[in-house]
Amino acid sequence: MGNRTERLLAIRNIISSQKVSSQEELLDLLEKKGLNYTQATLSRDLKFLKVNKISDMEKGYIYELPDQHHIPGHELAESYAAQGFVSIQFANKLGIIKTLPGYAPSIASLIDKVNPFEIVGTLAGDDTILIVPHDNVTEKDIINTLIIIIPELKDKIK
Amino acid sequence: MGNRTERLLAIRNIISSQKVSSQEELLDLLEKKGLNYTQATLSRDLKFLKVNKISDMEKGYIYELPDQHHIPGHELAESYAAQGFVSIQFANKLGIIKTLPGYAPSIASLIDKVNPFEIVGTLAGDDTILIVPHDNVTEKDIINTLIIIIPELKDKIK
DNA sequence: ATCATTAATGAATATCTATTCATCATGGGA
DNA sequence: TCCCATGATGAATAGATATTCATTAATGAT
Repeated sequence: MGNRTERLLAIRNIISSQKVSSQEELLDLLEKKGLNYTQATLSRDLKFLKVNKISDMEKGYIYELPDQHHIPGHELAESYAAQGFVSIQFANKLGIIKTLPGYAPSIASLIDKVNPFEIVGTLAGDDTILIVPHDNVTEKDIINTLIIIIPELKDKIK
Repeated sequence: MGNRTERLLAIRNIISSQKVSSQEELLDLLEKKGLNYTQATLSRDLKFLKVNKISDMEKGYIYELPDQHHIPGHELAESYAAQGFVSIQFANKLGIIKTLPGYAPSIASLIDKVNPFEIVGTLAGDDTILIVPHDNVTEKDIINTLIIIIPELKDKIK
């Protein structure tokens, strides 16, 4: 099946861009994207994606991607990584990040630690990182994911 | 009256020290402390305390206090604060933190940002912080709370 | 003191989420 | 090719959580 992947990506996409507070609500949003599933499937997906439900002033509780938080030292690693980042380009479905000399391994390991669903794996040299995206993931998806992991990149990319 | 506070503190205490994955489970744990309430009350308490439910490898989902995470720059502020901390002592139900000169305001503001239920408010001079605990909060509770906010203090206190 | 207002709570219930059970499709072995 | 194991899914249901409604206790105003 290739549709499951599409659905999981859509879920991550929706949750990272808006406040969703129930599976029913998310179900509707998916439907608007032409993805029709049941609540049972969604429940499994959210567990698979390790989506958290956090307190929100406005909506009571909302879903949140697991990425950023809960990783000790992430913030410091983040600014370090942002500093070393030079550029990203794509070829043959692969992403290539160029970094300052020596920065590649630490940036790659940061990505690996977060382990976002959109990225199957990374391979780091000294100043180059190869990003292997999940099937059906677009360049835009990868860039969004990187920005979720390292917000400071927002300015440096695009 | 007065018991609600005790219950809220107990909840925070339990959740910060062990993995709890349902209100029923938490209800039992409270009962063991002599606190008998219903699930409805607990649901309200958890919302009030802004307790999150996060993905956990072992137990599926568990409750988590809102403190540490979700506050931008918290980690960096944390190590800075730990560095400036000198000591804490108590008198007349109040806590007095001594800091290196100039550190008091930033440490106090860190506490204020987290806004833990155990602490009603803080008052910072240059090298001294006054901690005003919530009614019925023990010295031990305050210390635990501070350690939750600034884990590095674990070694410096006690 | 009397009355109105508000907060805390439980019981019952509604809403939301996870799981069970059954089905179907797929991809290896033998 | 023929099973058998595995994974994805929906329908139904079990389980968990939030809310509604009613009650009581506390607080304040007149």
